[in-house]
Amino acid sequence: MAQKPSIPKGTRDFSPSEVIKRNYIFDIVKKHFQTFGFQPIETPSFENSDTLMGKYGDEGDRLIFKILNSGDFISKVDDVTYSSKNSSSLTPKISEKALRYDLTVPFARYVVQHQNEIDFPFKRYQIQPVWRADRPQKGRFREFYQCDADVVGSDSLLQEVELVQLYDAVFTSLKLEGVNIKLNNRKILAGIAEVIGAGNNLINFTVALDKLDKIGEEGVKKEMLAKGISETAIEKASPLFYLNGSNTEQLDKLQYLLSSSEVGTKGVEELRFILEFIEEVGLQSAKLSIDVTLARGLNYYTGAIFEVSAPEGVQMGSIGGGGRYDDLTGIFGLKNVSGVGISFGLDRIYLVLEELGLFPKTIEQSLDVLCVNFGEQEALEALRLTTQLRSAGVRADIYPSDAKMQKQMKFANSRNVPYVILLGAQELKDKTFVVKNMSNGEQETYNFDAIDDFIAKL
RNA sequence: GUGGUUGUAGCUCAGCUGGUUAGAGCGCUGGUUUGUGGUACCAGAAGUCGCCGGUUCGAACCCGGUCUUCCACCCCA
Repeated sequence: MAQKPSIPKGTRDFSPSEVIKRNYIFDIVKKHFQTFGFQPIETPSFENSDTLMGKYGDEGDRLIFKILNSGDFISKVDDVTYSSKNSSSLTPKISEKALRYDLTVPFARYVVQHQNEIDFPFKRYQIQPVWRADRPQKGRFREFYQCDADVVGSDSLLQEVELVQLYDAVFTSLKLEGVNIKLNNRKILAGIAEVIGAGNNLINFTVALDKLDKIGEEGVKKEMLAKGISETAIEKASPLFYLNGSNTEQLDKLQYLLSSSEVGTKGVEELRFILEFIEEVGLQSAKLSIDVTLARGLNYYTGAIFEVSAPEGVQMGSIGGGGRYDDLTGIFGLKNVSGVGISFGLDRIYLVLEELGLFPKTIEQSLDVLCVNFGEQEALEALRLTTQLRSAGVRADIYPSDAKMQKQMKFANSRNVPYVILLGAQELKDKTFVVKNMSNGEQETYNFDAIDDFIAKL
């Protein structure tokens, strides 16, 4: 054999059974997106570099896959730039396009570009792959799917409430019980920073706070100190580390803590609204909890922040996230359009469902009936049968050669076919066929003209 | 991007301080059983030991490089 071919780092092939299981998730997500009134759009796999660069921070820029220009691109670079060997000045000259990094920024671009055709508020969903030049790990790939649902053109908190319901609806349908929807608000984080006197260091403050569950209180304090947050400020923030109790209790404590901050108070009010509405309508299987340490996410979030973590006991990063961004389209020149959205991480949800054994057994049945092939004459009759079954919508197939019965049965078995039809010389003579139920081994004989009776039993 | 880790049959993995023809289980193929799979028994096929180079009389094993896997940072779905 020649040297084995391979695929790039962080990418995967999907086998039939994997594709079926992935589609199972896609279908459920899509179904709920639609029942919540979201409309589908798609955008190109690659965008102009200007559209993407600078939208995700320095770290993000590094992770964007750039596409080389076509043609003899290097000859068009001036000598100074070329010999400087400086990537950041050379890259824009040889690459004008880049692969989509997420679905939110292309969506913002879409909204701005099509603003005159869109009826606001616009609820759109989008299920497409994105690419990141990240170092792969478990549940972390260079090509993966995002399933996004966003609403633009409405600043009503009702949207946040509905998005929480949407998360709950999808995970309930997937039988993935006990997921934790964590909720925070950027305004609360800003309020805290303001109250403790670290308002000008908000990003460093929140990034450090986000690590609380990972590196503990001491670790967080150490990092804050290293990032230039004063000791007195950290001292003032200490109550955050001991924020516990029910959601309402936490809110009350926050309200007290943030009473001197206008923005902080606003954040508490917003959270309270969402929690109260959700309490009224109830959730089916998900948990909703306040988590002030939740700071994940891009710097464009301005209001609510969501993150969904897998049920306890499953080692997996977040399986979904989202939030409100008051000014997302602003970066493309359209002011005062507020948006809020959530995302489902298909690939990670897949890993979680697989680990917990939550994929339904039946989805791997890609065939309802297989006819055993006993030779030319018998096969002709079996083909007639198969044709009738197919036109009745039954997924039926006939084994292509009259291989040994054992082999054909084994094939049916490994394909998870629930029924096998036997139509040999004897049956041909009697104008009958035998149906074998592969799960219990029972066999039943039908006349040719009684095929509908068999179909009815499927 | 930083530090570490992994790669041996289709799959999961053994393989001693370097020493003849590199092993197991599962799977696969054939048979026991020419009209019965999922169980059992028997037999068989299948590996330039990730790739390139070096050290050595001799390398799956030691050294360097490279790709890949996973892990911790970073960041994130």
